[in-house]
Amino acid sequence: MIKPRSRRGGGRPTIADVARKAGVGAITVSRALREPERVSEELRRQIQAAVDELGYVPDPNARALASARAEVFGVLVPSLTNNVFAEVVRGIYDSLSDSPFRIQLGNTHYSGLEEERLLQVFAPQRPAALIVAGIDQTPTSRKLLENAGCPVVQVMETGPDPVDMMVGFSHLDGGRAATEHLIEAGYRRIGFIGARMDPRSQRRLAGYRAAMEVAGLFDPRLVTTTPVPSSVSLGRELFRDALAKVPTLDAVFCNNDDIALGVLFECHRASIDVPKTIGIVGFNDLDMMQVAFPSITSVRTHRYEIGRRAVAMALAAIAGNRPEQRVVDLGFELKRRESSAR
Amino acid sequence: MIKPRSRRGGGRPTIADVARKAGVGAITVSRALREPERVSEELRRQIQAAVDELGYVPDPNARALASARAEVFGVLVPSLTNNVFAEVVRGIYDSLSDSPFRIQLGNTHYSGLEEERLLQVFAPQRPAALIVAGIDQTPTSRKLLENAGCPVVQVMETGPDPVDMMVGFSHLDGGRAATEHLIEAGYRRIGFIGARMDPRSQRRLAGYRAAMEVAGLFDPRLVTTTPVPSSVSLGRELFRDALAKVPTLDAVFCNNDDIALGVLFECHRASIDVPKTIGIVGFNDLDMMQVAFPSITSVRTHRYEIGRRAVAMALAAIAGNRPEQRVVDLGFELKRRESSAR
DNA sequence: GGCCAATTTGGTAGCGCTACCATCCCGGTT
DNA sequence: AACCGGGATGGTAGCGCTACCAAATTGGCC
Repeated sequence: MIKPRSRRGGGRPTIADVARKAGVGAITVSRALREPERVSEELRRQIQAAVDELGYVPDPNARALASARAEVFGVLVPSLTNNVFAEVVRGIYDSLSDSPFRIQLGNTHYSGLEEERLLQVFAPQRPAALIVAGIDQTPTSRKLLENAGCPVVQVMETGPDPVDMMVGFSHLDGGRAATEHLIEAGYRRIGFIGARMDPRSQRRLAGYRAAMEVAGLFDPRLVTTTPVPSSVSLGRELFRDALAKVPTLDAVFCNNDDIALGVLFECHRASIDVPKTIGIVGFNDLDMMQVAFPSITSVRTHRYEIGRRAVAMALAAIAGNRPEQRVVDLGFELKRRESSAR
Repeated sequence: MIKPRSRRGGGRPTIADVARKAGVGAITVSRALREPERVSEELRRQIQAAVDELGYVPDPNARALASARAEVFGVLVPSLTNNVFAEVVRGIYDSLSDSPFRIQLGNTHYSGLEEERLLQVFAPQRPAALIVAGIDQTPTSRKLLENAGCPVVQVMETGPDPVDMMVGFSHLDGGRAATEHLIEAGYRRIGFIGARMDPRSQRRLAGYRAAMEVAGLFDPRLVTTTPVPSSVSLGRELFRDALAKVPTLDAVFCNNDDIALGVLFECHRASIDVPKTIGIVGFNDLDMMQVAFPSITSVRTHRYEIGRRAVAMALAAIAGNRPEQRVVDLGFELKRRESSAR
């Protein structure tokens, strides 16, 4: 006689228990749960009753193994604490909370190699979809994404050559718009201050440079950057460096809002008038930008919406109707405020 | 003749392929990967060679099914965008990045019911450990945690009755320390401004109240709270409300740093002198607090360290040596700065 | 030299679920 | 009345891995 295995801890009910109780075959229970329309009204009710009574919950691991596909979205972002990505992730979570899909979140720490490593960890799980930040994957990562056999959405940026789908906006255009705004406002010695300088920051810088060159105002000494991770305190330091380098500086376009806030605080501390003596423009438009005194002009980006849209596109692709528009540009919005109103 | 099934997409190599190539049994490969010390040096090398050559990666789903235990940490936090929890989560991710454990992150949106729901989704995965924020689980959630059959760490707070383990600090003491500091600095009409008012905020408020009562300064009209989610702009509004209610207000202890920043900006805008006319103390000590002008006094909390410690404790428990100290208080540190130096 | 314990290796039998195919039943045709 | 097609249901055979136990090998000791 074979004694029942009791390896499993709490002895949770299995699909066989439900089938027995409902007086049907196990496969019918499986179908009733996944494709209810293929099971008769009556059996469906019986099965549901058995499920409720036993408190049956399908084992996602067994499901994944048998169907060679896990109900998991793999999500890769460069940072968990950067508010920008936190918002994207929040959008993804909110969009997926009512679905059967779980989320596997990975933190690449802005490293292409780490991204590769994580992709190698994610792939064996056969995720239902992959969402990755940025468009600058290493060749290896790109190959992993192409061979993942599931919908892939690159988020935060748009570009010419999607692995599969894209949702984002043009950082170059954003940087250009911010700079043009400062030029129009009458500033001339406009600096660029940037920390971290990941690919997106690089493109904002390129937008800045393009605008400055068109206006005949570009001067390499106006650019102050560092690979060090961004923070408010770093913004303050970089601004002091920039000012020491170019005392005639009359405005700064900052890489992001943290840097901009650091600049603002340093101006307060040094009694520099904003926007008269120094104009400030940030990037991303965090909530605090409109509250700051003076309020800070910033390029509003639609992070939460990017997350939601990415999920919507992936879900559509999973359901078989791939969106006709594979690259979605959600744009940005320049919020003009006191800090750049000369 | 049985034709080979080809359900699986890319036909990734399985443990059987590795075993065949290395000329050993499948189970030996499994052991070589999980408990190398139990396999002879020679076979280990052969197996490793086969693994490398084939690019074999174990299927986590099959593994979880066979061993009735997934290499997953379930993590539940009330918010993904609140910097405080983002830091905890970052600590967790960093501590787990070199381990085989994956992370299943859930966002409870500060809702006990949502926490229950997520726990019900997590439990069937048989996670290796669970990390949950806070100590105020619903009875149902508590039961789910107790029956999870894995180490459980409650983080962010300490309390008398851990489900299993705890890492955090006393929000009540933090609130008290902040308030006592303001009293010592000479402030008398000290307000409390709080948004969201989750259980941790409630306890900070209790600490505030205790300190005020001891000093004979408590007045319910000094307390301004709202269940609305916290933000810098909300801080500004609440401060205006508080000031309208109590024009003689001479200091505020804020629920968190976002609120404190909103207060500071409103003071700038209304030309209220900080710290002469109004003293400000925040909570958490975000990076920007020391950069703000004037710099803002805040209660520094060790969020990142909480995440790391929680993982360390869970890992130890998984390895069989449960820490002797089940409740770890990481404390806090009052950072005295310009905003409260009368 | 023989015996026993410890160590190393392997075979078998599932873990809980679903893909694939077979079966059954029904009403509509010829 | 025999036949057929289509929808509902079920049986079988794994998915890739590991727990359990058995077998083989080694080494130490009397």
